[in-house]
Amino acid sequence: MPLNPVSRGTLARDVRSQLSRAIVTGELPAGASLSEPALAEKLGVSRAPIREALIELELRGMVESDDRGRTRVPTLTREDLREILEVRMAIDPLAARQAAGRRDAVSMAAIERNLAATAAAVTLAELSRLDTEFHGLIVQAGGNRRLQACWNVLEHQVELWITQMQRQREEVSPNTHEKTLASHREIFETISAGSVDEAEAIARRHLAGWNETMPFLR
Amino acid sequence: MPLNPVSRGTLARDVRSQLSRAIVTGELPAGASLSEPALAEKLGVSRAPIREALIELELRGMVESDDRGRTRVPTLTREDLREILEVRMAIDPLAARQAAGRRDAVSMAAIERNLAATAAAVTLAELSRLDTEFHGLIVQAGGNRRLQACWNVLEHQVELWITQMQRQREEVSPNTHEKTLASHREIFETISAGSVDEAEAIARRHLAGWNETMPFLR
DNA sequence: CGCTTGTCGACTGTCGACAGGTAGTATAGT
DNA sequence: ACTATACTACCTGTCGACAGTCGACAAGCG
Repeated sequence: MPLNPVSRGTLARDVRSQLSRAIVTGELPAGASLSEPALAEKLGVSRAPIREALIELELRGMVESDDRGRTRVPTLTREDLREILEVRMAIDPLAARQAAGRRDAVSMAAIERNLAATAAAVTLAELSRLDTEFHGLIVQAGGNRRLQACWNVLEHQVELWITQMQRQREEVSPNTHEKTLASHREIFETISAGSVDEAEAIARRHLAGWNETMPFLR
Repeated sequence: MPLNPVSRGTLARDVRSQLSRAIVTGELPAGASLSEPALAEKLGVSRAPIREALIELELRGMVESDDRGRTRVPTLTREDLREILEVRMAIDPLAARQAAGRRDAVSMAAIERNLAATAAAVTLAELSRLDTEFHGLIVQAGGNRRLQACWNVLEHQVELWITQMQRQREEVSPNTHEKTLASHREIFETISAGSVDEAEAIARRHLAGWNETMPFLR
């Protein structure tokens, strides 16, 4: 029996992931105000863990708080998406390069599992979650903890943006499923081949493609 | 009488900046353990604001906490520095490019003040603080809030690393003063000229130069 | 009728307290 | 002397409580 170390679960961690999920799914819609007492009662805990969770979520851009400390779910604009993609344009290719330089087995296996799940995904929410996860796994495979920290800041913002767009009935380009999956597969192949330069270039091209499917980004 | 709006200061913010300073100055040396009750008493506040400050400092890499929640000042290795520089190699050039594309007046003025202060700096601590500030100002001048968030994660880590190296009596290359200042001036000139491509390239070259003065980075 | 003032409810920032658990030490048994 | 056990001191995670402040709304005054 392997006897894995037991995870030290804290309420704060739990609250954070629950809130995080509720935000990206749109259960807590854009502009919703998050009062600590209300959340505390809904989740059956005291305000302390709620507070800790909100601090982390704010640093990750999933909530914002005004000058009086009132916290709300941010409303992402096109300008916000442009900002995010601009930064990812710097981060993602670097991550791909680093990942190609290591090719550690367990990371690669995790990415393969993600690809399989993506192939089987149907809803847009699922797909965008798996897309986020894919790129996160590549960052992780790169093994640079600082890059990982930067990634954590952006991680869920594209997901959040997609959810909010969907709410506004704005059309999110169709048939992206196959394109995304093919693109991800290509990135994966290149990384596992260990071609650092190529991996970097392809990751960059992948994001640029994303840019084109969003015509309003100028 | 002007009657400026009064600053809304919280204890947590104050604690954070004090701890941050104490860490980069080495007053809290590498490996020092930060117990919440002890800090609370030393700073004359309760544990709540201490806790909030520690969470933010952890996300910014200025403290680390083990699996039992015990917080300490991290000991940065050469590997850590390599990681940091690798990421900055992606962030700094982008920031310079964005800054050159905007050239907003107040940001540029702030950078000029920084250059003046750098010219007048004498101690290594001062210099490294101003260096960090310089690059932070450029990120700010770029106006991309996500990039800013990523920068915040790395901001003080180079400073911290320099402090720790100094403690170990390892020689930090001399006569960097003039080189750094000249390099910064060049970056500033290019940005205020609005040459986006050139600004990006020069910022990249600047960091690469840093890399060379640290021979042990491979 | 418009403006000021006072009141009510709610929320944040902060505090002190408690429970559970860990590390390191003292202690007992061999 | 050495191991195993009990103990002590401490620290984290969590809780409930309180004070200060803000926004909304009602009442008072011109």
